[in-house]
Amino acid sequence: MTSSHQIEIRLNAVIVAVTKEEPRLLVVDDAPTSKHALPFGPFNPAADRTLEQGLRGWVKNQTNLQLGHVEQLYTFGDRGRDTYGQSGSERVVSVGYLALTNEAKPGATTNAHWTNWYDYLPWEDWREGEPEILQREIRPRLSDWFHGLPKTTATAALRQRIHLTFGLKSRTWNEELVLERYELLYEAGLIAEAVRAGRKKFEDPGLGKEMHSDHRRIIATALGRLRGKIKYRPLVFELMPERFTLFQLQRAVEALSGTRLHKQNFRRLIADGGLVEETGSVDLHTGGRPAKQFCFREEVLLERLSPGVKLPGKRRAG
Amino acid sequence: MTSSHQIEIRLNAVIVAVTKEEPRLLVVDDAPTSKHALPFGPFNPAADRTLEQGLRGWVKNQTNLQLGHVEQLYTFGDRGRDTYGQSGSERVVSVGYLALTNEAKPGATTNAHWTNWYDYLPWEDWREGEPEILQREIRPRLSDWFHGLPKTTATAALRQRIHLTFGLKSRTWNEELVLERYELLYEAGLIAEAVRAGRKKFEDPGLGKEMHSDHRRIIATALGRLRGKIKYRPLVFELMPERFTLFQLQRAVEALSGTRLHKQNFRRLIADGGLVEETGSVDLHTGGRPAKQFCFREEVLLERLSPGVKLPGKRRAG
DNA sequence: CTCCTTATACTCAGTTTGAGCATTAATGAT
DNA sequence: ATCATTAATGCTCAAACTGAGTATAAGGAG
Repeated sequence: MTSSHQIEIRLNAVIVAVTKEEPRLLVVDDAPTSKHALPFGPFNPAADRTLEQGLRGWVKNQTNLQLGHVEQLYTFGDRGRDTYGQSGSERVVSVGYLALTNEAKPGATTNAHWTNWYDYLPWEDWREGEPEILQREIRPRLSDWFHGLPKTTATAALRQRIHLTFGLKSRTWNEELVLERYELLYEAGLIAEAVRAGRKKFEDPGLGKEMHSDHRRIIATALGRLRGKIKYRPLVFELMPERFTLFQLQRAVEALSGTRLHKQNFRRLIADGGLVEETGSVDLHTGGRPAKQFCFREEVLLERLSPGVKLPGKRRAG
Repeated sequence: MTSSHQIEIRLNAVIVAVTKEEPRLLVVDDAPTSKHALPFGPFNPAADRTLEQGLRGWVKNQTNLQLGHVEQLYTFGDRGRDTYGQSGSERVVSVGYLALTNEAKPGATTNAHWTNWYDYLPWEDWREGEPEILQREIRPRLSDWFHGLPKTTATAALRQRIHLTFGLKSRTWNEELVLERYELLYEAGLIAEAVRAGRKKFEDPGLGKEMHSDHRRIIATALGRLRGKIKYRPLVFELMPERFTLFQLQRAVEALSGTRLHKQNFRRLIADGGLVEETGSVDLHTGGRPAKQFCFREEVLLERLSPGVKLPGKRRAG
């Protein structure tokens, strides 16, 4: 019953920022595979009092980032998820974390750098309308896969699952279903990482940019969680500069949600919600009428139970 | 960098059922302390391909329960959370799971038995109006604690936190904040378990029924998650018998949410939502007009993105 | 048959949304 | 200076959704 095998616990961090209206992600280069990987550190039971402290510890050492909100995402322990450097009975269990920051300068000690989140999950960015890759690649290849499967009782359910998660029928894209979509593509063998699980034809480049191990699954988990959570927690503000215009805020939310929003309604929601307060200053570099600058209104945390940025009616296309 | 210390991973399960309009929880007796504990099993890296399979494995062996929905809750790794049988550098990390079932008969192999969820968190049950313990114990003791603290800049925030999570001011009880309330009571030393962390006066029985280790925190996590999730996932149905009346369904939702709902609106929400379909049969034992029996409409999973039971306007008192 | 009880149906006002039109205040070209 | 251009900001309105009732139906007990 006491199975204290050789288990190593790693703390993976999905460190997110939003810079220039783009959601950014801190990655490191995995030397042996030359793929991008999430930064991680070991959990050191002797030194770290809690898991989160362990995480904050190595992030502080390896980067000089000031982390804001940190939240545990999920613990990944599948066998085979880490195929490299795994010897004998050793098993790596990774605890994934989502961490927000607003400073886009990693420390000098690492080979970490910022990349665009949507490089890895290009089908998730609908800000310029439906991503081309969906029409050109995903739909047909998912369709091929689906029709190549033997017909079983689960076929109808799978069809609907495809339609729901990818919004094929109802025309309603649910931006929160990031993980569900990733998993579907993985099952269909359209994700390069799936080759290790034998689900993919060898040599197929797959969709989106490959990452080390199952790290793309972890960022899918993170994006899905973040997209859900900004609606009821004021997380966006951790990604914003001290003062910002409402439109800049909207752009940040759009960057995360991957959708375009109705400007006037967004403004109404934010203003009425008491999430921000005017600073008195204005931003003159708008190209039009100057925009008032706001800052996050801390007090809202004390007033409301779930002060988040509800997404007002999404707009169609660019 | 390779810190493969002695780490043991345990898989804890919060196994939930709803029986006779009460939310039930499967617990075992922890022999040395004679406290209730969550059942758990070891994660065996050699045998278990995934964490969830490990969990399902030992649950199947130890009980003969048929688990429905299983979801990972959180990974707990604080030092000191397991004060018993912890020798030297060994560290226990627990991955908590929520599992739903509808059969209330644990197997013969264990000392597991079902208890009422609210024994451990009595302040969470508002079905008969505001729980007495809130007025009689919690408010005054929280107040004493708060006023006994040194005044700092964080004082106002703490005050608001108390008011928000316990709905003291706004009269709005948010049933999802289970963990937040537990943590607040813990910090205030009103939870018996807190004695181990030195936050509590020795001999103080604390509020609610004590559990082993930090298991009460885990069930608080589970209840909070479940209360949130039933609103957008059809989880309640896993806790229901095959066929049920709308009122029985309402009672189950009320048992979980700990609130009373407006009957007519609940019915409207469920019916309009296409979550159920008539079976044609009726339940004659209602004490009044017979009630139509319904069953879960599986197809809704294929039609809607987040088919859950939104809670319609909560009713006041009994 | 009448009363009691619960199920089920329908109503209605207040609020929240989705969407678009209108107005304001800068900038740069003429 | 004047005007066209560009955003920011303000306002309106109908449709959808909610909270909270009132009304009716269909059993059982007496």
